[in-house]
Amino acid sequence: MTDQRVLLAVSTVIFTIRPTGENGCHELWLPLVRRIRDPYRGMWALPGGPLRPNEALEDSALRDLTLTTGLAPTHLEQLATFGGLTRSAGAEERQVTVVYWASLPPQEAAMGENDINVTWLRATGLPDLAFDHSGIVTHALDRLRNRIAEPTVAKAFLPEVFTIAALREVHEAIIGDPLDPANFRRHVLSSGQLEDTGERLEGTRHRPPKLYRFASAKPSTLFSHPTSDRTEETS
Amino acid sequence: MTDQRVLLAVSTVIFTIRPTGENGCHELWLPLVRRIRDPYRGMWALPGGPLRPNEALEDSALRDLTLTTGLAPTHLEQLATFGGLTRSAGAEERQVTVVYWASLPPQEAAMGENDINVTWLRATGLPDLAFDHSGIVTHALDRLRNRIAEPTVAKAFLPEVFTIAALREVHEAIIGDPLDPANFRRHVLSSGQLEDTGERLEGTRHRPPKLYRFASAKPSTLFSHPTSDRTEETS
DNA sequence: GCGCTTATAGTCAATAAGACTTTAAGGTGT
DNA sequence: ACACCTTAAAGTCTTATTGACTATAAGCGC
Repeated sequence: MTDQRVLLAVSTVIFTIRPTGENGCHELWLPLVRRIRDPYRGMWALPGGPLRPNEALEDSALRDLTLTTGLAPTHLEQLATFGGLTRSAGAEERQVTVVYWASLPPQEAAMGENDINVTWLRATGLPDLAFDHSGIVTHALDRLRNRIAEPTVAKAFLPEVFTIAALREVHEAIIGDPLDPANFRRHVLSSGQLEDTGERLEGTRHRPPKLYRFASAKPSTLFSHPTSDRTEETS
Repeated sequence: MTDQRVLLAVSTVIFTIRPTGENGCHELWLPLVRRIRDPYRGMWALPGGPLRPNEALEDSALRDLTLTTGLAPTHLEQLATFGGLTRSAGAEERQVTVVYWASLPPQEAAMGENDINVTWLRATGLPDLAFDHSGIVTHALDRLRNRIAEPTVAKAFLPEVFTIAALREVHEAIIGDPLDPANFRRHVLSSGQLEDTGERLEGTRHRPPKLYRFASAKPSTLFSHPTSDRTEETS
């Protein structure tokens, strides 16, 4: 019962979607930062850093986002907390890390450019990352795929109004496989998640598609994951 | 950048299943401990306490289980981490809590008896709990319902071999609604999760049902949530 | 044996999912 | 203007899944 305090850090897996696949297919990308000190100096790692006093966990994750991408996320959600005792350099103090995952809308994320200390890579086929970050990214991808059925997830990667094709591209990027456009359309339209805006997207080189938005009413109560972290007290 | 260390606690939502419903239906129960000091003195709260130095997060949750129930869980999994800045008594230091959920097999949990400082209550219809623990229990129930499709979850509440009726009772307790026995049987048998032991459960007052166990091969890769906390390093 | 209970199997209709075809509605190029 | 490209959107057909229900099986207590 001496000192119960530990070093607490927050790291963030930041996803975005880019049309970088073979036939313009969309893929998941994420930014990584270079380690500038030991351990793992020079390797890529998830953006993150120590939790500041009087800083909510979510705010720390938002700070990661701002420092790394300069952008505000459209979705931010807690992933898990890692607190293993075994550290890379045995000499260091024990550290517990709360990991969040965030998403950015695709247009803005295209702006995030690489520099010496920040790189954007495809979420699949990453090189080995520092610490246990490779496993954390895998964990985040699993979570994304598990939850793609929830409107919240796809919503996080789309603008306010969008075409069904854009929604499909988000699903394809996350599950990593192409979907039949006609069947996908039938499925989402019958699910009641979408609301017709009455507008259409003009200026394409083909028939202009309708624009939709997500319906406000939440269709399923089974898939709520309240992770609000800022209002309640803890013990 | 003064002191980055925070008080870190671990709390555990411990579920078990008991045949306490109307026609012997099964229901979810969980143990709570009484607060013996302010804040929330006298109210019920989740078992938990400060993380010890050199103690893995999971081990701290296991300690909660031992102190509260004297039993070893059949399943233990991280739920979420709560780190809100607003605390009950404003004077106290900020505290971050990692919450786990655990499950006990039904037979043993029946032994866990109430005393002045520990009580077992139905998971639905709980009174107000200390801190934000009511919300945490709701969160844990949501998670349980979301993941009931995974063999791991039902497995956590069952002995090594079991009847399909017992498996159905676990599902009914978690989703809180009765299921058609014939349709449920067809569903789980066709899912390939179960393996016939060749044995039957004798001594009932009716036709003896077959005994099954869960097949070892994992049927779905979509529902893996690796939360192992003890092997990897963190940053 | 009879009557009780639950296990297990089977039926049937409604629904959903997957593969595929057809028609619509814009563009572009000559 | 017209053929021709592309994708949107709607429809067809077949097969799998689901839910409600019925029928038979196999134990027990009497």
